[in-house]
Amino acid sequence: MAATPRRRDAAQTRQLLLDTARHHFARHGFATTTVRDIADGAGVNVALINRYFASKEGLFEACLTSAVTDLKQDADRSSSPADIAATMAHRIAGSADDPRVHEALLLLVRSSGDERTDEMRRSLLHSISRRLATATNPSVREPDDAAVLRAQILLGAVLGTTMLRASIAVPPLSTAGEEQIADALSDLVKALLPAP
Amino acid sequence: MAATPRRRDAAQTRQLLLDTARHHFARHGFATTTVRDIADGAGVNVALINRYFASKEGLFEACLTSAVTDLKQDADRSSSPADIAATMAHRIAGSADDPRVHEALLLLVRSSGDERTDEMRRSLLHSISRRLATATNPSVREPDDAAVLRAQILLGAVLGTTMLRASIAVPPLSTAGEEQIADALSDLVKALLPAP
DNA sequence: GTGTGACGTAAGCAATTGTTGACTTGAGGC
DNA sequence: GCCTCAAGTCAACAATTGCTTACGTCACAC
Repeated sequence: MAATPRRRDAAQTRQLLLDTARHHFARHGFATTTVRDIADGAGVNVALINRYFASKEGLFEACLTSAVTDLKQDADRSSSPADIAATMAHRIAGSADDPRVHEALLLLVRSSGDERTDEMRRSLLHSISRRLATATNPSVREPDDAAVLRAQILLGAVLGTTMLRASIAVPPLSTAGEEQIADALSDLVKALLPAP
Repeated sequence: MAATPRRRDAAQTRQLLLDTARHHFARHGFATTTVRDIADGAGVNVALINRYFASKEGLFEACLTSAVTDLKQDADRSSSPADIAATMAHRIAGSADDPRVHEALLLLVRSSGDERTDEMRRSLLHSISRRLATATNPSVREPDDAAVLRAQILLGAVLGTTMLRASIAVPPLSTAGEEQIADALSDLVKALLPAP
């Protein structure tokens, strides 16, 4: 993960900690992962976590912030039902090269107990669900609660499927390819979002 | 929660611990909840947890076992797509009187890190998804992977929706009624399960 | 009444946790 | 060459964790 030798580069070390932390938090949750796990994983002393991120919660918040900005780009791109399904399937299963793609989703279901990060999560999910509810009908300005609710169930399907696949690892979902998942998601999007 | 005064009844104390533990585990996860939280919530000394359940993990396993047997009854009942959707909606939202109904679902996404409980979870989800895949076509003996995969995505939708509603609490999903959720789930079931 | 055994409590142990302060090391400016 | 300051390490703190051991205490049989 650390291609360059990294001798004394604060920015690079900070980023290394961020990547390692996101990996651990996404995989095992906030309470289960210890700061020593993260530091050891990054090959760095524990004290640097508090130096760069003030606290374990600060590090988690930094991870979540990065995941949120990452996920927001998805919401901006998607337009047609097919695009939406493909984007979601890639988030869930397209992690062959870059684990960050689906770790961002897992971070959304890992809570640190802090109210601030919980609010970040809630705000992002609310914003994405509103955008999803109007994605197939851009002329609609204000989606009604029923449409937003259906979009949120769609989001829940994406998050739940990610957990089943990556965290609990139940086959055949855990070994399925991106295309098979996109196939099912396509039907799901058509069923839950208003027809264009 | 403890209607009777409960003086010195081992079985009742054990059950009280079980109920309190399920509540805490479902709400905050395994690592976050401490044995003292559970004992205090039950109004009982901490040592009783180790006496009755050997360890914190033993208590968690007992909770999960109870949830698994509870959820298996759902799988036996459901038959038509409408029934399936209604049963799922009740699991997600029908917790006005009995919190155990949706706490059972939350327990399924809370891991203790123990391989045995993880396997229980995986086995239950696998079994339910196979049953779901053939629910609308009972004549089919062995469902193919594609059908099981779609049923698992349906399960993921139920689990993810539960988290969004009960754990992250994003409106309007968190305040929606059982009927509205059943309405959306009905479309979802039709889209993911093979037509009869 | 009185013993007896199960039910429950209190106190504390050993390990792990996040965090902090003092210390060491190294790269670059003069 | 040395001085300086940021980058990184080390050791230890206080708090919390799960768990155990020794000790009360209530109900029931006799």
